[in-house]
Amino acid sequence: MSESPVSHEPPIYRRIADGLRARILSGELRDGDRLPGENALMADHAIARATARQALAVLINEGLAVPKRGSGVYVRQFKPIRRHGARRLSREQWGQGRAVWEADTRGRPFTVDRLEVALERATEEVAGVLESDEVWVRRRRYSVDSRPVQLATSYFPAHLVEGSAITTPDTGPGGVYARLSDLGLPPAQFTEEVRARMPRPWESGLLDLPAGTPVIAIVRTAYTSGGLPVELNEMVLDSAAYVLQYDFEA
Amino acid sequence: MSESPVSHEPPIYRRIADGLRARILSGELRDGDRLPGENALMADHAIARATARQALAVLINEGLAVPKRGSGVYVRQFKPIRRHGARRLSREQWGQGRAVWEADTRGRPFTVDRLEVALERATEEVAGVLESDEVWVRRRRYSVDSRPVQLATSYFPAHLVEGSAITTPDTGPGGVYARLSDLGLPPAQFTEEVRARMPRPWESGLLDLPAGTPVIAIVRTAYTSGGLPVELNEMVLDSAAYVLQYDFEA
DNA sequence: AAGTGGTCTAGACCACTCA
DNA sequence: GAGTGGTCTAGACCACTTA
Repeated sequence: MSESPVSHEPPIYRRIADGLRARILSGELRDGDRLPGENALMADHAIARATARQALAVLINEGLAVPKRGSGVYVRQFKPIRRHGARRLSREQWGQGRAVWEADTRGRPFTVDRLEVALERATEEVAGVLESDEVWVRRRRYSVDSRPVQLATSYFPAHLVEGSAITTPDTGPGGVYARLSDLGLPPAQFTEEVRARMPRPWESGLLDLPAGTPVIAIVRTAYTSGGLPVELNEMVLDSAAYVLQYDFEA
Repeated sequence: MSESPVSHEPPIYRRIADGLRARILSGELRDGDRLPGENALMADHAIARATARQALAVLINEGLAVPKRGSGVYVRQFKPIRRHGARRLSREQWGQGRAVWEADTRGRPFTVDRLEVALERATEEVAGVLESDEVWVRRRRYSVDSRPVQLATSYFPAHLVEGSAITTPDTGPGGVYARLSDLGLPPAQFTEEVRARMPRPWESGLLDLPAGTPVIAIVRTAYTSGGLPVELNEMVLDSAAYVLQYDFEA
């Protein structure tokens, strides 16, 4: 029996989560602060362990808290990297406006943690865009400050890039776009499709994502000025690590 | 006692979730199909109710399944709307490439469900961008097929738009941008900052989001050709309802 | 060694949906 | 009315972290 038989009040675990969330969003509890643990919540609110866990699970699934086993549950932080797409007209050129979200713009170096280059048969989706059944695939993981932040998989029509450095781990100065230019196929136009969703388990593993962190999935297709698709790049970004910025004209 | 005392196997609830996820991602279980419920999982795997719930919670939090109370747990669908930003160079003009993600491009009409117009003091963030302490605020909710898909809040420097139709519910033909043009302040350049995160509870409520659905948060700032900021628009999108597309040149 | 979160059992009552 | 998910209790054992 609980002592509140009536009304449409939210369940106990929600009320507790709401209270903690308010303290986080108000700034009373800050980055890395420890939240009251399961035992504390049980004692404070006279509830069972499962109910206390349920309350904490709400915040964890919202990405506001991170559990550290054997230690406690902590307030999560958000310190994103600013990623510029469509930078033809960077804001600095035409306005003095301030960015809305804080982000590290300083050039922290990206490192490639993992790299895999292979010749593969294209999936139906990739084949449909690149108009090619065989593709060279470059899979890599990027990290900043030794924290993984992005997975990227690039596909190239095999018959176009065969024999170039694109098919080898080291693509040389300027990277794959320079090599495409060498081949007479400089990318001139781009399309990015952007989605957000919860990560698959292997993505959580590769990006070391805590529960409650969505990913941003970007598919970028590069075309030559003639409209020939030369690269399809599937990226999966830790949403807590990125702010995407797009600048454009009316 | 369970009968598997050794090894580093994942816990039961994860194994069950993994199995169901595989059946969803493989296409064996499709949009709207019913998953085995709590009772079925308890019987099939000889587990307690809480464990069965935990397995289903994994899929729900991943956005792959939606619980319908009194009915069952169902496979979730993804049929997004394509939202074009940076459309100066639409792909149709320079390429025949196919889109990677399916999306309804056909012009399903947006309706404004809720609308609120008010004169307010700007928050520090908004004031910093718009360089104005007082702002006219337009809050609205957009729906497609009577399903809420987006929340949008636009801010305008009060001293610039005072007396115009921007301060009234009906902004007239062409909307707020036409009115800004009337005022000699046509928006010419835009910056969009894009993030993804889990929704706050009130956003879940207003957008009717099931658990496991992130939101895409966009802040768009509009500038005149002179670099004067004239609008700041904060949007919150149901990530299951949208694919963002940005086209641009090298 | 004490405390923490992670997993699991075995019950219970409720509100809701659907035939 | 039978079945479903939603909430909650009261235990248990484990692996891990911290001191």
